[in-house]
Amino acid sequence: MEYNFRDIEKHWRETWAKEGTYHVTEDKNKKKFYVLNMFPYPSGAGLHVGHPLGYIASDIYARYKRLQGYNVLNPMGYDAYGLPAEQHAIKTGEHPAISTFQNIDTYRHQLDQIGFCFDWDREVRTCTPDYYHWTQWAFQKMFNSFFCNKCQSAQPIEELIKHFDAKGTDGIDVACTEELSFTADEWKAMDEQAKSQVLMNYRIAFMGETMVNWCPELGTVLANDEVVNGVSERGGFPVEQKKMRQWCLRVSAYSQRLLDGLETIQWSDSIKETQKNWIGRSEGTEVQIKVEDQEVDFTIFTTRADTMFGVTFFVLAPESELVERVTTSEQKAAVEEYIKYVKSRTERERMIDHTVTGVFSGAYGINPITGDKCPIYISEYVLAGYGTGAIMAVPAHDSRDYAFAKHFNLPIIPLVEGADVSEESYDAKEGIVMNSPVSEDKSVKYEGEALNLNGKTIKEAIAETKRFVKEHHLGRVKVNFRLRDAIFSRQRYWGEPFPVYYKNGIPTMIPEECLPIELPQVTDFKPTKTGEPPLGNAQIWAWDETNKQIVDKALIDEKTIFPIELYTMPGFAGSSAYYLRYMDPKNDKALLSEEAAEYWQNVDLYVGGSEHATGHLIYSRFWNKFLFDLGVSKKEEPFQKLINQGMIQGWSSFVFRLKGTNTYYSYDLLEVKYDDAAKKNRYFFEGQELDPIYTDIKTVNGNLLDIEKIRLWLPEFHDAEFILNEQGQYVIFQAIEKMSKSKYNVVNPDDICEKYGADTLRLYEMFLGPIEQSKPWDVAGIDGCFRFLKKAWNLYWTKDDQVAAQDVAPTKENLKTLHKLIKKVTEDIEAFSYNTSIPAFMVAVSELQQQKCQSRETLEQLVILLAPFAPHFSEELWHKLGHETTVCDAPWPVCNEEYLKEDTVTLGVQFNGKVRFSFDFPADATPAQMQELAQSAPEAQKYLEGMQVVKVIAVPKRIVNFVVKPA
RNA sequence: GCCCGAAUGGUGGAAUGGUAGACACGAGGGACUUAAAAUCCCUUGACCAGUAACGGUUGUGCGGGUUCGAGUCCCGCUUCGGGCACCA
Repeated sequence: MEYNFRDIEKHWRETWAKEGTYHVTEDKNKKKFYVLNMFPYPSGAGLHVGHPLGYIASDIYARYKRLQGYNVLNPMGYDAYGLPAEQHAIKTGEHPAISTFQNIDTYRHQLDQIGFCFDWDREVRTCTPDYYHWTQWAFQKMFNSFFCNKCQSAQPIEELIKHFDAKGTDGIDVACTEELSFTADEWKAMDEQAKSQVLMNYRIAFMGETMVNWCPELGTVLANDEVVNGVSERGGFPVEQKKMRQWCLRVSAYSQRLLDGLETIQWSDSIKETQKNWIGRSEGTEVQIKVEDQEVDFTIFTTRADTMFGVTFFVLAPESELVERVTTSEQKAAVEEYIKYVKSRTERERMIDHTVTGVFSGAYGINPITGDKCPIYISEYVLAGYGTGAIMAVPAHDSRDYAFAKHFNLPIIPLVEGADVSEESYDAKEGIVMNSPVSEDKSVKYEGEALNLNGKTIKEAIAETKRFVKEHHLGRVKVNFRLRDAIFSRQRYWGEPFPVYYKNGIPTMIPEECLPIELPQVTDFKPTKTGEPPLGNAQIWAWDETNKQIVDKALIDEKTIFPIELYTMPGFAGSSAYYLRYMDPKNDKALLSEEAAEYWQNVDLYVGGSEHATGHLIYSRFWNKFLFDLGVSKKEEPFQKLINQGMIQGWSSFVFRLKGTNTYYSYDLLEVKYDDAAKKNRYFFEGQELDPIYTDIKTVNGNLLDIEKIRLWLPEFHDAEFILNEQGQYVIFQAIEKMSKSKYNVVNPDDICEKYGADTLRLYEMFLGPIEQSKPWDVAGIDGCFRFLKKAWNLYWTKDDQVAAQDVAPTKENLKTLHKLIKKVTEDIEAFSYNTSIPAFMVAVSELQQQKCQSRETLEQLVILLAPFAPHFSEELWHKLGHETTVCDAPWPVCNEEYLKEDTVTLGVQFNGKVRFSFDFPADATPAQMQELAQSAPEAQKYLEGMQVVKVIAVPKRIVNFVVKPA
């Protein structure tokens, strides 16, 4: 019987949907297993062959776990808020919801073709009110919480207010934007506005005046992970620094927990390393510096406390508020001019251009260790956002300070024995300290004690200085993190609205019972003429406090009716806790029920791209930890195991158009020159330059252009002239790039499903190579997988189309083949090494074919083993073998090692490490027996003749090696 | 600059320190067929020898080392990919 995949797949697709085969409920009699894919953003280009790579891998695992008897949750949904939909709306005037839902329909249709075991009853979409209800709810909880450093967890803000009422800031140790100090009386004397301002300093979701990445082109702020090399991740537009009032999340408060948690989860080392870098913990010392002749002091942060004796100047960040206070009147003009210059530079310019710039403030700081006065400079190489925004400069042992000192001709004092600092600084943390102090009178005494580090190693010196600074109250030991708070507002339309209104300028939460606050309708998706965000276009967008409803903003009276927030939340808001919502997606009373949370706990296996390492995967962990503190989430870490599937790249194809014409030249006729300045190739024909133009992958055959197809593809090619090479062909140029609609290199899975079927697609995507590896899409090998399925199919049918399986006992060979396969496939699935289990199937099938296997038992077990990989195929055969229920609930076969035992094994017999002949040994032979048998074998004699055996190494089931030398 | 990871035939890729190249694609040859598709069989790292049959040498980016034995472990490079980057 023919393997008719079209009918089979259509039939089972419909049957599974009808019978709810993949619907899952909280079954307390079964152990749970939660498999999750990073949900996709539904883009206009539809699903391409890269998307299913991870979905198939996780689907195989989910099916495997179900076959093992687990209750498997494997949901899918859509990250539906995003910039492309908004830009589409601006361009066409069509509401982003329309295009988004259309795209979702396309995705759903495409996903359905591939036979995933998703429970679609649990689908979530981040842009629907029943979903973002809980995004808004979580935001309000963060607003009403602060982070206690001592207990390392979020606490209700009321607790903090109580403390302020009783003791002011005395004795608090909480995460904050800046250290404040006030008494209980001072607190009580504050008006509402002042109190609100103070509390913002402590809330986990807070409104902060911060430096933000402002992208003028997009008209919005961006989070740090959305800025790559100084330009926006989406669109590649320039980004500048700007001070703005923005909603922020105090992610930094969780730095230590985010770091510690990495030890408890099974993620790849590279992702963990990336997150560690991003969190950037550094242990150091803060030291108070007095400014000479002024009532000002400031704090510097250093990880090299041992170098205090080598300080020759101090540097402040240009954005630091100290600059204004410290600058002397003589230097005022120069400093102002410098600040102006710094402000004129974009983030990108600052990143690329590291030339030394700076200005003297006119003031001097006193080094508390040496008593020396050192000039205070202002320079952009010191960042306002890290540490205290002020540093002590030790040019001898820091390359940046060194460059600055050379430029401004400042002294350099070497502090490490043998370090040559005449040409460059010595930055290594190894060596013996000297010149610390240079002479006894160069070390200030505190309570009779002077610091002396001479002769110590750098490590000892750091520890000693820390002790000295702490003991004599010159500063404190401090842990700093690079991780910054997340900017949480965007000046966009297509995002979650904030459930916040402004009561006399004070941000106030809309009552919890009134959530969700739905995104208002607008007709114009651009910012308003007055520069407000797009929500400024919404007319019905004011909060009526008395009637608890949204009303026309014409009614705003600032007494009972107030304006609502115009910002919306960023993309990561909706994607940070979606895995919790899948556990109980229809609950309208809570994010999820206590029972659902208790049952499903957290995600056991998470599959998605590694590009989310510093974005989603940090925010999600932060968000989950916060919900864990509230008791909503039951596990500290959301994703226990993480697999990062590689990207499937596309082959982009180019034709070459002579500038200013509609004439295209074959690639092999051109001269290619590399342009160093532009860092790209340029193409010439007889001195005239040509532009590379993308052409659709469908207009291309191998490396040749199908001129008929390209003419039909786009009007601009309709009357184009194509200059062919001598063979009469048009050769194109191909490059491997990320699949993208604009590059016309997207390969759609639908075409593959149509030609070969979903099961072949599934096998092939897994067969392509290790799941974590990126690779270009290439259909060349897909026939092999298709042939394999056909071969396997034929095992089940006799020549006259009867089911081949009979109730006969499996032969010894059948059992051996089968159990070898069970062992291999089980181990491979556990290790996500699917690309090696598919060859194992191929071998097993051809072995069973040779054995003319007719044993029903053996054939049934093979069907079960194949079920995770080729579900339609297996389901069909399972029913043809006479079963009524789905193959998904069959028991996963267990390997019986007994059947794998061999009577004899063939081993290589080596002399001096070279294999000379093969020999059958009893499989259970000891090394001594192996040696004896090998030595007495007739073939061995010619190698042993006249030789003396020095040593014999016999490795059971591996090898016997004789080390010989002439006797 | 710092931190990871990788490098194996024409191609994708297999190999707990133990006969390198599984499996697949492609290529070549053959069978079946009026023909095509489909299917099946043989060969396929390179070089040499041989061809009735059996062989030899060499070979996992480069240079060393450990070991009876290294694609695998160690040291030093090269190239490519990824992450972080005036983070004090």
